[in-house]
Formats: sequence, C-alpha cells, structure tokens
Amino acid sequence: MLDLRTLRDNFKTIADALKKRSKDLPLEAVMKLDEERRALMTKVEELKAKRNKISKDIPMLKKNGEDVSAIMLEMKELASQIKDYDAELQIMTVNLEKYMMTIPNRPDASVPAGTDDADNVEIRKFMEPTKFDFEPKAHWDLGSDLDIIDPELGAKVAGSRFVFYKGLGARLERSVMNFMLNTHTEQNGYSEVIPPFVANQKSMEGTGQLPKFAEDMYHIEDTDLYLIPTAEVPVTNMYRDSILDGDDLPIYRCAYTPCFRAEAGSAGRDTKGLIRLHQFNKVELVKFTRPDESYLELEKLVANAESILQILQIPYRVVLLCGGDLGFSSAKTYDIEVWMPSYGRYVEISSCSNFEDFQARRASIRFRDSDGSLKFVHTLNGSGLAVGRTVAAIMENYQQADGSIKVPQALQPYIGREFIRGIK
RNA sequence: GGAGAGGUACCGAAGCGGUCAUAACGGGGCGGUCUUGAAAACCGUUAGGGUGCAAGCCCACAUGGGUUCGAAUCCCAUCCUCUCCGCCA
Repeated sequence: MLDLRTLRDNFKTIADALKKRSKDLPLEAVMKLDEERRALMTKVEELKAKRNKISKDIPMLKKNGEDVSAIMLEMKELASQIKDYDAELQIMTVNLEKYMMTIPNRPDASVPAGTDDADNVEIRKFMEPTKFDFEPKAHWDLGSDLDIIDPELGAKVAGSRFVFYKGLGARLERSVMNFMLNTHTEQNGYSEVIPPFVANQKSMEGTGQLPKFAEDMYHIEDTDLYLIPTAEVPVTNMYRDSILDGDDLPIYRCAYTPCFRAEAGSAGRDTKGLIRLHQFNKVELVKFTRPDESYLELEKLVANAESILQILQIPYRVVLLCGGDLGFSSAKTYDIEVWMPSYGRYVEISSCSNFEDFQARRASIRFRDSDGSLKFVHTLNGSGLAVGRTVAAIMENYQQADGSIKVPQALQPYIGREFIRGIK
C-alpha cells in the first residue's frame, strides 16, 4: 500500500511514476475522498473533545451536590451525534482503504517503460543455448518415455495440471530441492524455515495477493484459509505487526513450500509438462532490509538465485521487467529465464523483486532505528528457484542421444547416480 | 473437540465504572555518576496511530459490537495463548 500522506504531498510525481504501469488508477477519486474524510474527522473529533471534557467534570459536580440532569441530557444528545458521524466516517474510511489497497506499487526510477514482456530489457546472459547433435525431446516426452512424470495419473486423482512424479523423477525433484536449500543456507547466508502451507486473509492482504487476486488462489471452504501461492506469503508475514531491532537487519530467510495456483485465466497455455501446474514446488528467498540497503540487496538476491543455475551449468539470462509487466506489489523486478530447448526460448524460472515499503506498510513490519525512530523495513523476495521448472530444464538441457538424462555434477551426490534411464 | 484460566508498553505485571494511560511496581535497554576497567549501587531516560503550520485535539488496554452521561474495568461475538481431558501422525 502506498502511504496516503506521501501520495497527498507528492501527488503529481507519484501519479506520473504510476503511469509507467499504463493503468487507469482512481487516484483523483482517492484524493477527493481523502479530503472529505479529513474534514468530517475534524468535525467528529471536536465533538469528542467536548464529550471528554464534560465527562471529566461530571464526578466533580456530583461531589459538590450540583444537579447534573441537564448536562446528562445534553451529553446523551452529543453521544448520538457522535455515533452518527462516526458511522459515516467509517464508511468513508473503508472506502478509502479499499481504493488504496487496489493501487499498485510505484515503480522505481530505473524501471523501463513498456506494456508487456516484449519491452523487458535483457541485462546479462550465462552460457549459450544448448546445442544438440540429435533431435532433442521435450521434457514431457522424456518424462513419459522414462516413466518418471505422469500427468494422466495427476489428472485422475486431482485434475488437469496436476502431476505425479514417479521413481527417479520424484528423486530428481527432491534432490533439486535439497540442493537449492543447502546452497542457500550453507553458501548464501539464508536461514531456513518450513512455514504453514495455508495462510489467512490478513496475511494474504499483507503481501498483496488480496484483495485483487482472489480468483488466482485456492480457498478452503468455510474457513479463513487459502492455500499459499508462494512461500513469500507465510515467510513475509512471519514478521507482520512486528517491530524488529535495526541491528538484526538484514534478515535472510529461505523456505521450501509447494505453491498452489488456481489461475482461472490460464487455460490452454503451456498445457504440457511441468511449466504451468496448479501445484508446484518452489524454494523461496525472502529478505527484510533497511530502506537504504534494499536495492543493493536486490542485486545480491538475484545473484544468489543465479548461483543455482551456474552450479548446475544451465543456460539462462536475466531480464529487467518493464513497468507494464511489473507485479502489483513490486517496485522493481528481475526475472531469471532459463533456456528451454522445447520452447526454443528462455522461460521464467525466478522472479526477484524489491517491494520497498509497500508490503511492510500493509503488513506493518517496522524496525527501531539507532536514533530510536520507527521505520518500515523494505521487503524483497525471489524464487531460488522454481523446482519443477528447474527439473524440466535439467531434463531438456542434459538429455542424451539415447533418451537418458545426464545428472548434473552437483546433483549426483543427491541422486546417487550419473544418469537417469528410467523409473526405479 | 470438551473444561478451566488468560490476552494492558521491549518483557513481567498492577488496575476491576469517572481524578488510570506519556499506564503503579519489577526487569531489560540506553545515557550518566562512581571505578584503572568491569560488577554492584545510585541518578536519569526509554519517543503507538491519526490530524493540524503550531499549540493542541482525537484514537489506542487482543479484535469487533453493545450497555452507560462516561468502559481497560460490565455484557455479547470472534481470534489467539496457557493448563487439564479426549482424539490423532
């Protein structure tokens, strides 16, 4: 959530910055409502001040044996006025909040203008796209030929866009997960958590999934709970309504969770394989930092995520998202895209964002600075990485002419073999 | 799931209808005195939200309602924590 006062004081600047997202935002309406609300608030507060004052005098008057019945009557009238105005005020407040909750974060100055992913800017590249001296298969064909990934079983048990990993497929997925977690905890300085895989409405609002994106999530009937679409939600909300010690910043957390995405509008795209599922595994990196350090930390976060693909020796590139492609809560986002031979192009495998104080304000995550003042932290997160897509990339980029898959060196200790030749 | 108890500042905790919320009393943190240094002792300090140029005013005792002229205090609902019982991997 943007800060209302900052928006009020710097309206032009912020409105211009938001135009990078090329969206119609109800900014004027917000300002008008805000003004009306403050006017009414002044009125109510005057009445309340009067009530408090008289109320304080009453016991004194009573003690002196004076007749207070006239005052009581006046107070009763005052109380009912206050009640009416308060009700009106509350409606305005809720309305205003509703508007504010749907206004996305303001893009950082370094974010390029643009409307969609075609306008994203390539920052750097690692290795060249893999070349084959035979006709390479797509990972879904490898998966069924080797009988290690089974979408039909997934469909039978849960529905389309769910899969079973079988045998060495399951082992591969689990190995990749462990490899990522071990790398981030042992080399990159993150401390691991396993959070709940469901979260309540308040948490969803804290990180920005609600109120706007309810239709993308699975909601558990008759409860306040949603299946998490990313570990970002529970891990960021660990510190909701908290005051952190400035000396403890930055805080680095990582977590493995499954991620659940209903994605109502995605039918027909990427229907095969592991790329777009309703449930997938992901290792997430989350940071809480001082405001003046967050952009430096973003660069380090991207580097940490990249290190996984470097160690695995898989080609990828890093792109900077343009304003139009930026997520709702993000001020700046780098995507890491991995080379996917079956697509003949790079495919997103990680999204690393700096949310500045947007989430911290919604979730009320603050820190006590050395001068004693309270400030909002900056929150960041990024996939480190999407596990299923990494497995897909390994299968495709490491496939051999005989239909087997070579296991990347770094994963061999986890899987205990050099090649995957079929289920076991 | 059942029965109790409870949610007040950084922590513990008092207050149980008005003069008690910049919230008693402890503890912790920070600063200082003393000391070669430290400990102890003593002194001081410890800055939630909104609004306003400001003085100030309003709000804040888990959350949301209600009763009352007036609610941390009384009533109702919800959430959470603890203890015991049941169930369970």
